[in-house]
Amino acid sequence: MSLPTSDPTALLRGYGLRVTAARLAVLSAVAGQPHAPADEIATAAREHLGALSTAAVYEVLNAFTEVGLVRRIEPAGSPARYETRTADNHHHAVCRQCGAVSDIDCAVGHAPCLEPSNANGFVIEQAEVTWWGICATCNDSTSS
Amino acid sequence: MSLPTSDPTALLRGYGLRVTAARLAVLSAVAGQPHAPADEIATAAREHLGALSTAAVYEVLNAFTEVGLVRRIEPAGSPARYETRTADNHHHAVCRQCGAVSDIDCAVGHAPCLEPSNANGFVIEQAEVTWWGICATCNDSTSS
DNA sequence: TCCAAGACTTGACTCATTCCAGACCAGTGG
DNA sequence: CCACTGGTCTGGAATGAGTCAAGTCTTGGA
Repeated sequence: MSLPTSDPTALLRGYGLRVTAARLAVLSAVAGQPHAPADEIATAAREHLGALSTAAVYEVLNAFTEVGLVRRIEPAGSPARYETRTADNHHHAVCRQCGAVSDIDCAVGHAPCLEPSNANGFVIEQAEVTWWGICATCNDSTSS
Repeated sequence: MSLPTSDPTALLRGYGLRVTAARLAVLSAVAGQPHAPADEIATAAREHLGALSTAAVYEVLNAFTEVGLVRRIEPAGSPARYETRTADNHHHAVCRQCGAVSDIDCAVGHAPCLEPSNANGFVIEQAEVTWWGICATCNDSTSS
């Protein structure tokens, strides 16, 4: 884990962020359920905290994303999701049926074939791969 | 080109779709400006047609997407965009600044490294690659 | 302990997209 | 050529995700 949950306060400070109850709650919510959308994170954080406005959740998540504490993924057709695994360049598989997201390790380190042949003048900074398919759970309940 | 614009009527019929003025207008709008978001397509279609409701544009685009006549792409942070190039599995580069989308041909035919090493039980159907960067235009105006 | 910067609340708002009911029209059968 | 049927379009309202602004509260350095 890249997230030392043992001391989230120090973690926030390390990123130059103020330590508030809201931020700690959101941080542990994101760490606790990776790939959760903002409203689920808000719900989880409220369980720790009692009350927390939706706007604050977005504010906190944006702050975290900006400094690189969490990563934001936005699969087509579903709201933005967040995860704390930011250190490596892994990718995601998304279930067409239930929208579940699963981490997929990059099979080939530096991703050789992710350099486009003709970039049309683009200065490429990052390649993002999304696999679409059916997750194990949905596949079980559908088949047979 | 996979789209014989010479006879769009026959094209629609071939896909089992009814031929209406709205559909012809939307089809030519999408073909005319690839990667345009729905509202630009609506504007372009209205120029041909005089009037066309937004709901109808979405209805038509969904119908087209369903039969595979157009492809829908949804880069994070921007509304859905549509293109008529559906035959090959090309990918897209998205400009972080202006949101422009550019086609990128798949460098390696069958995309060998796009098969995940551990699929976590997922049955993968399709890999989608998005490159994030700065387009030539934005790069020109920013640099120096 | 005090204070300023930054964080949170509330509530309204935007934007893309969908849903609904009813009017309308393309294409089929007579 | 005409009438019918079901798919298509209109207009308007609704939804869901996310943003914004103004005011209040809290954190952390002095």
